[in-house]
Amino acid sequence: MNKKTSAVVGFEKHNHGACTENAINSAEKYCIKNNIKLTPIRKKVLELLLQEHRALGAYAILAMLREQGFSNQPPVAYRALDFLVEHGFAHKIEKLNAFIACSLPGANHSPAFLICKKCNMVAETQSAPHNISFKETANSTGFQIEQTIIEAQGICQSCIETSHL
Amino acid sequence: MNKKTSAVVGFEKHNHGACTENAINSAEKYCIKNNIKLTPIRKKVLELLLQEHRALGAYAILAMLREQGFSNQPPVAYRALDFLVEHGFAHKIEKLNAFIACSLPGANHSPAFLICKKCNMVAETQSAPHNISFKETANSTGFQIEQTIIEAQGICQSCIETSHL
DNA sequence: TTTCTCCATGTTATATTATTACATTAAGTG
DNA sequence: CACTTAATGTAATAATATAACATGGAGAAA
Repeated sequence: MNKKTSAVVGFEKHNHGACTENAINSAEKYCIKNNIKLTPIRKKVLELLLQEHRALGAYAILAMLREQGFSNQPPVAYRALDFLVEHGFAHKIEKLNAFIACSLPGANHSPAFLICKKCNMVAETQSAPHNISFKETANSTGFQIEQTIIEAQGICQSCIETSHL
Repeated sequence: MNKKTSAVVGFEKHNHGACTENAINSAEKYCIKNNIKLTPIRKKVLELLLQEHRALGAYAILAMLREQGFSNQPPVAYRALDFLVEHGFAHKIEKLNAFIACSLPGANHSPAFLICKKCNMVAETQSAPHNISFKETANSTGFQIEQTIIEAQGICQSCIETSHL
């Protein structure tokens, strides 16, 4: 699908239709295999995240759910998002208080994100390699890391180019 | 002051009084040198953060300011915090939506934090070494990083030990 | 000194994000 | 079928953050 195989996913152009379908299919398989339930609400939220292909706030999702006839009380969105995040189908971008579909599903990952301040695009990358030294530092103090959040803010290539016009 | 020189600051015991005084003094010097103003509100917020020596929400700070006779409208706290963060005297912990005094002031740093889920203590460490590979990955896609947030959640040594009792 | 300008602060209102609590429904199990 | 558990519906509210505009005060320029 992508023109090149990159360690970073998010700024290239995709065939979103196929992309989304694919991701939903594998999520469904994963859920069956692991005996967890991708209920209609959860599936719809995942679809929305995949289709939008950007970080969405819970209330933006809620509004979309409403359009599709779902209940639109906040817990509806937050519960679905909690589920998706818990099982690795989506990630929360802490800096934005927003959520994005996982771009590297299945990967045994500790993701890192690149957030463009101009266009708000979020790209997901693998953080594993550099994490090691951080974990070592932490472990040397007896701290047991369970999860690491890595988010970089800056300007994406496309916005840099645009600003040069 | 500390028994050992560590790359991680935050979980050891300190002489907070001296610690705070010291930090305030150097912040004052820094501000004079750089022609920025550590006004009474800003100074008080920095003192509070240093004294508490943990991450505080803006509204917790606001309540403390009120006790000290300052106005207690949200912007009062947020403005002071913005100032302190902008100039490196404090950091925002995104995961907690809370703020903490910088433990390694002056350091030309890109900090990383260890957040204990049990006791909520936050330790600050230097992230520079491992950041390099992340920056390289980002740069290879043309993304220009301006700031990187690194926050690890887990259990600190003291809480691990306590849980074994 | 007076005026001007800039920055900081005061204040009101409101926006945005997130959770608690409890009722109801649905699905799977013995 | 009765029971248990997980998921959803719903109302209320908590927690975090910002917008907008008024006021004040310190230092520079006239």
